[in-house]
Amino acid sequence: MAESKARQVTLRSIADQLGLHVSTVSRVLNGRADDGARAASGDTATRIRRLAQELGYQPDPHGSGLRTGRSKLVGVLVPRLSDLVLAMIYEGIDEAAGELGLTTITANSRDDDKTRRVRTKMLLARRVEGLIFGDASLDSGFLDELAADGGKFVLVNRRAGEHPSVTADDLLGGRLAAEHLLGLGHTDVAVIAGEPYASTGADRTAGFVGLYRDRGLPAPRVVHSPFDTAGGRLAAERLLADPNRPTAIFAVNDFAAIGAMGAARDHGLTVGTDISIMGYNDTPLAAELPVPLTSVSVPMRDMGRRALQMLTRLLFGGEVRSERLPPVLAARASTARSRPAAL
Amino acid sequence: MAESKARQVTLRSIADQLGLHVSTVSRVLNGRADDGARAASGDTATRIRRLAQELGYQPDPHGSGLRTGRSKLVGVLVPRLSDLVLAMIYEGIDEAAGELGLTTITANSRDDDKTRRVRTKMLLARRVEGLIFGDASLDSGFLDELAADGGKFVLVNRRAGEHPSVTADDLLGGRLAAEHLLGLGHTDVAVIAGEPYASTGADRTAGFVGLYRDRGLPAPRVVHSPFDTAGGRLAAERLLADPNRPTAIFAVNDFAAIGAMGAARDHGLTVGTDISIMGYNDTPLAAELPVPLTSVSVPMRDMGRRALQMLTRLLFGGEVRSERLPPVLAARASTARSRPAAL
DNA sequence: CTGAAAGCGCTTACAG
DNA sequence: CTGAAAGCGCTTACAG
Repeated sequence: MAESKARQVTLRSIADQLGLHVSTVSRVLNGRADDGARAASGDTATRIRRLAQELGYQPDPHGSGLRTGRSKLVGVLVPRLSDLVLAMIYEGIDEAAGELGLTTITANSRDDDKTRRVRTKMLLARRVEGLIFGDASLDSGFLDELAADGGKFVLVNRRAGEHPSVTADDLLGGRLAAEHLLGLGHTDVAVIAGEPYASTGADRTAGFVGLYRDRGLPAPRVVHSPFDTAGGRLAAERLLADPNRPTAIFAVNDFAAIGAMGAARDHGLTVGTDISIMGYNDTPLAAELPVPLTSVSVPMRDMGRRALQMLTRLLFGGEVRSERLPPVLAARASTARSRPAAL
Repeated sequence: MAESKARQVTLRSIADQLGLHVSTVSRVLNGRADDGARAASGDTATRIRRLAQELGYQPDPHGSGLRTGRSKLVGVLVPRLSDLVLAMIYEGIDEAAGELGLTTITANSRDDDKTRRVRTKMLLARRVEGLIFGDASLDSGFLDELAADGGKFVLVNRRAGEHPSVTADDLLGGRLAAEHLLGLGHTDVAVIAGEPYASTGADRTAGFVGLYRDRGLPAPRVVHSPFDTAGGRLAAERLLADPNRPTAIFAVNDFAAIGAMGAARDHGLTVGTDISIMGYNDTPLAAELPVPLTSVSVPMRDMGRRALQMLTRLLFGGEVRSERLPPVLAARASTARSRPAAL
């Protein structure tokens, strides 16, 4: 781009200037700096490297890709990049990819199966070497097909079937949330559970509900919703309209929790006093909200990094085992004891 | 990936199966469906297209890219994708790119000049045909150099120098904000202005301050800060520590405004009653916050779309002129009349 | 230690 | 209407 076609620096242009053969130049430039001896005499190697550096030679990926069959491209499918959680995971993926000389291409599926298939096909047409899915659905039909076709991929954030994945331990995270609210004396609680097709929401909810059941307490109410603020607000409206409303709400996502905070306020309730609300993921916003939000912290960037590393192991024919990273509770002002002293 | 190398469908494999020459197959598959007549007999063309469809032929971009010199790749540099504003702009860019058969590659610069240069170099090494910068600095040294080297690019969200850009009219947006607060009777106001190197913050601030000056009012206080929640909170702390604190704060970014809301609460102030706070960009969160945030709405996705379209015009040698999209005020509960009746 | 050849998949004048 | 050739930039056995 910065160079017109005619001026592009190629192995040939370097070879010609040095009176060498392009294969020699290729060997030197591809060999690692230390074992250059294998490729050419020390002197020749030095001259080649110096000129390549001087001219700013960058190998044309079309040429090498065509020849080697390796694109050094990785495809990343997410529900939407404007979901902060996925954006942070993607940053982790891209960071780790860059360190390994890989480039990522991303696409949004909007959690729609048709879109997911079309976008995946586009990524494959680009000859990505492998894929990372951040939008897995518990109904894993598409992934099963892809795996059967020999597709190489790993999942991140959400698990599905037996496909290799890097997730947080959402079951544990749900239990941590339940322990926290129970510790504050909340026995009448509700869960804003997200979309039923996502393992994240399902597992967090199962962990949460499971602990209440284990303690012989009444089962928390569970209501589903989109993973965003508007969805959380609507779900909370339903819960708060009930005269017998819960004293605490666990939303499986910080943004849904923020929506729930808004609904609480509309009902004249002060969050952290009249009602406890907690979220999940501990996005950077949570700690900085006017009423700091209790949440469950998940290593999003690290999940992304690990997913990329797992994919490369898979591509090199190695064995991979799914990873579950531990979540950590982050208690803040939005949750407090169930019955204030004043009552 | 889904196919082992041996099984890859190529022009050759199609040609062989049909007893045709690969050039014939190429001509047919590249010609538009209607003028296939140019490429082969109707019958031949049909047989080729049918088989290609059946085998799921996807042209190898390494082959075509090498031959044509076109990668159909566009590079997008942003400060960080985990900034919702940039994520939404990027979604617009990617959407428009997909419609034109282009693929985007993105990278974070973190507003750091060194990183910006390194990442741009990587994108160029990937042979992107053009670049979109969402991280332009008012000190446009890097962009000037790139343009001098013949680099093809457009800017989005932030302008710099005379480089072609798609931005919102931030000067006007700043004036809209000032008119709104003035209309509510606020004469003692402050601006949380973001980073000084970004035209967005600078122009919004200039528009805002300009209107107050035009009306002969005392100049608003201006304090700089990062574009995130923590930055907004710190900046607001400084403003509110002053016993002579402003009655309204204009933050040039919604996330900074949310941070300011938190600081206000820490000072025992109720937002929308004791103090007015407004943001900018009207991110999806703004309307759903516990105290809905007054903001200035900017067509983020559309900016992205237009930037991509402008870039393609540039690449095809057309003339391009910078675009300024109009912002719209979105008034909500976080801003109210300066002196409540109660005082 | 270096060169020469082959070929990855594609497109595009050119010929017939 | 279709074929044949050339060549984009690269890598990799093979030869000497």
